[in-house]
Amino acid sequence: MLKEERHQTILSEVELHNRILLTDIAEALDVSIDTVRRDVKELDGDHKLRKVHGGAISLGFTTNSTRNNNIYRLEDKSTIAEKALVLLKDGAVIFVDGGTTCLELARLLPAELELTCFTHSLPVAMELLSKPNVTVIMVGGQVSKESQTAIGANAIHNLSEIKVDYSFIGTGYVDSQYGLTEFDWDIVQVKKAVIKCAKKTVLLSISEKLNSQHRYKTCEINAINTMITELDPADKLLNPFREHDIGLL
Amino acid sequence: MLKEERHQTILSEVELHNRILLTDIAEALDVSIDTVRRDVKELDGDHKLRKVHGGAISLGFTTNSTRNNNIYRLEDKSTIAEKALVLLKDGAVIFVDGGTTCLELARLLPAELELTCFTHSLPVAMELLSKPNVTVIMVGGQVSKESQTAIGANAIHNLSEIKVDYSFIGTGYVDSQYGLTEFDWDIVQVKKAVIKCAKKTVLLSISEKLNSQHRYKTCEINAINTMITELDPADKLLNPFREHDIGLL
DNA sequence: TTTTATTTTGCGTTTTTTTGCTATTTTTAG
DNA sequence: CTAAAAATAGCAAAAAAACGCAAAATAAAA
Repeated sequence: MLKEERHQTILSEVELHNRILLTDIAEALDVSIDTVRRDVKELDGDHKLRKVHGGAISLGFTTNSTRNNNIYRLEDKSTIAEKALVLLKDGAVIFVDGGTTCLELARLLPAELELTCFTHSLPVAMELLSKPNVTVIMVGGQVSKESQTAIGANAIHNLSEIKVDYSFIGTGYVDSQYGLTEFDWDIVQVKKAVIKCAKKTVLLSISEKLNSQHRYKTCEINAINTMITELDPADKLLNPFREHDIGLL
Repeated sequence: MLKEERHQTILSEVELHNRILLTDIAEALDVSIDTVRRDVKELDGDHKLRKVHGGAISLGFTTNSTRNNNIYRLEDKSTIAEKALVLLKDGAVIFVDGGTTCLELARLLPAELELTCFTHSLPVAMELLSKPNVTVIMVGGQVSKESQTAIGANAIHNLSEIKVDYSFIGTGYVDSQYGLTEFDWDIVQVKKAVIKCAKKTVLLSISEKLNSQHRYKTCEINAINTMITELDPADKLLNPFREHDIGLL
């Protein structure tokens, strides 16, 4: 077994499971734990993964609260992103918000789809770069450490100068009465600008967030043209939203 | 057995199995291990496969990861980044260019250092987010897939509205006569803007790039205030640069 | 064809890399 | 605080690579 092969195996394991245990890898590859330790150390030195006590974790798998807390609903988020894809046609110009659900949308974009994508999210932009037929435009501004998105006056100003067919956005909280709300004031300001620059706004939200609210309001519920959850559109949980002028997917 | 025949056999074996062991090939072709070693070395030189300790692997085999970026001469690049750190003091406002050398600078920033960092590079921005005392400001624009940096008119315009203490930049090619040059026209335009927005410009470049040039010019060599390579500043290779008004580190 | 020059190949030696083992120190968790 | 797990460092055996050199094969020239 060549060293390069082990490296490749280790990397793909890390990418797949987001984390590995050195002991597991050593057993799977049938080499000593020392060898695996040295391999991982080398890969860490090359910034291919991050070595931690007892194992290694994927670089993309940061200890960021947003990502960590929501990883367990990734299935639902993929479902949502899949549904959103039907709205997209070749040549469309869209904005993709930050957050794991929107990131999932970016991931699931088919390679052949031709799009122009604006985003203020670093992870989304990185993901979109791997799509050969997508033109990626990063909206600049001060980057928030928690959300890994550009926010602030500069970002808002940049958004004011563009117009897109669709904005795909996430939200912290959504309620049929109170609309979309957030914990963070600055995030709200940016989301307002995002909605303003779109002909149509599509909300991607896991059902867990339905009927919850927080301090600062992004917009009323009828500012949203389409809401996509992992639920069946006929689900009774969505009933309160049916009264408003909003499409459900 | 002709040499060309062996080369073909080796290549098809590599393509088929994604990897080969030199010992296996030597036995299969009934030639000495040295011959195989030389064959593989030659094929590696022609970029037909990648030679590794004990064997060779297919070029396509390693391209499965987007993080498989240019980690070439990472040691030297770390050395350069370490040197650059001495220029940085708390409260400084800097711009960090794209490229692996500048990315290494971002990585090596001490956690306690308090900075305001502008960048147009997605990887650099991501890296800077992990620094608790660094304010990160992303310069927006269309994102180039190869360089993973924002370029184009929008990026240049955004750069025209800022002023930083230091710009840390990389370059494709640098020559004491011809100055800094690039292969890509759009990259040159952005780099010009980066230099313009800085009080002082610091060039980070591995010595390999010294005395090389390409099509499009970024700036004259004396537009650079400080040049940092992995070499000792007294190295004779740097002599041609000493004539200009440029600091060496 | 014979001779000469060049390239290729194999072999022995030396050097480097890789790997697993042991002993010791460090980290983690109860 | 203590015990288990993990990391580190040093070491030696084995594998592989690098190097020089001479024999063999091939090509070129007389």
